[in-house]
Amino acid sequence: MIPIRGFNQSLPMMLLKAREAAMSRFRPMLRKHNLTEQRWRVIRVIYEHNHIDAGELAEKSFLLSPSLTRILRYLESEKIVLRSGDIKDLRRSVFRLTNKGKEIINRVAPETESIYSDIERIFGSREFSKIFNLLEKFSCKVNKQ
Amino acid sequence: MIPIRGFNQSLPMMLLKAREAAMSRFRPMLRKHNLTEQRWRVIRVIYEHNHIDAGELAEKSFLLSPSLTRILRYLESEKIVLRSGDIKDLRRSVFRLTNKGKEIINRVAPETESIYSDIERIFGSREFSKIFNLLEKFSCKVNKQ
DNA sequence: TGAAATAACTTAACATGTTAAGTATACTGG
DNA sequence: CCAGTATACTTAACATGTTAAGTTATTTCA
Repeated sequence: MIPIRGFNQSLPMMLLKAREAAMSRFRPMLRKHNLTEQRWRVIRVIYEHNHIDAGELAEKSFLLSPSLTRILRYLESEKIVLRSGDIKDLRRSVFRLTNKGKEIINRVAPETESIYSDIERIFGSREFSKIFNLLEKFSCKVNKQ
Repeated sequence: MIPIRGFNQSLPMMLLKAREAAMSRFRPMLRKHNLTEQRWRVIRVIYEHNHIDAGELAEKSFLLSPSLTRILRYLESEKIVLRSGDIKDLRRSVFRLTNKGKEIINRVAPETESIYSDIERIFGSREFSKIFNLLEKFSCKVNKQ
């Protein structure tokens, strides 16, 4: 009978639980706007960059490119984002928000900020920044070289 | 132009990155054994409990029941787990590991422990337990009442 | 310059996440 | 005892995660 580290001793599981605790507060709100977490990430990143190609978009939104392809197809079909080709490099696509996309930002961003503040208040802002710094360090150190 | 919290200031994103940093070390090894992270979670939990019904299994392995249904269907088809009915309550199914399932535990558990130790060493065990405790607190406090 | 290597996606195939609805069994109050 | 409700899954439908392979455009370098 091999002894196995219980889940309550597993850091990946703790990270999953913590993330789920946070995200479960955002999802119902996003759903009302027909958004998933990932769609919202994509919209936010495009907004922050004004225009951005798919490669950088994948990196900034932490999505793998096959997922991003599908999400962008949806956002295009809903006329939330606009695709245009890069003239210098025909392999690249460049994306920007339509007016509809910008309106979504205006409606949703305040709500996400409000939920975010709730979480910070509930957990305590001192603890909040501690966990933040530790997570940053962890990602840096543990990422494969 | 609404200012939006950048991703580097978003705790859910930091949690995602940290988890990905850790999991990317496990996945290739699991893949060699034809296991996904979730299949391995299910096998571990059944092992720890000897026999367990689907409801408790979902809770302990942090999977939603539709996912668990599919994973159990696969594990049954591979004869890694065995399903039997609960005599007292015909709605319930009870699962246990087959010999093949137990052999997987014997082969895979040492490898996961080794990777886990690497991560703990790389990050530092002092920091490790700090982040652990903070994550625990975070999940408790932030989980919806 | 032109064949070979690279880069930037896209497609494919399978697995899981998420929500809603369905099915069969068990329980509960009148 | 039985109609109504709750429980324990399962199915369905759509979205994303993950790996591998495919397509088209660019670079590199002999």
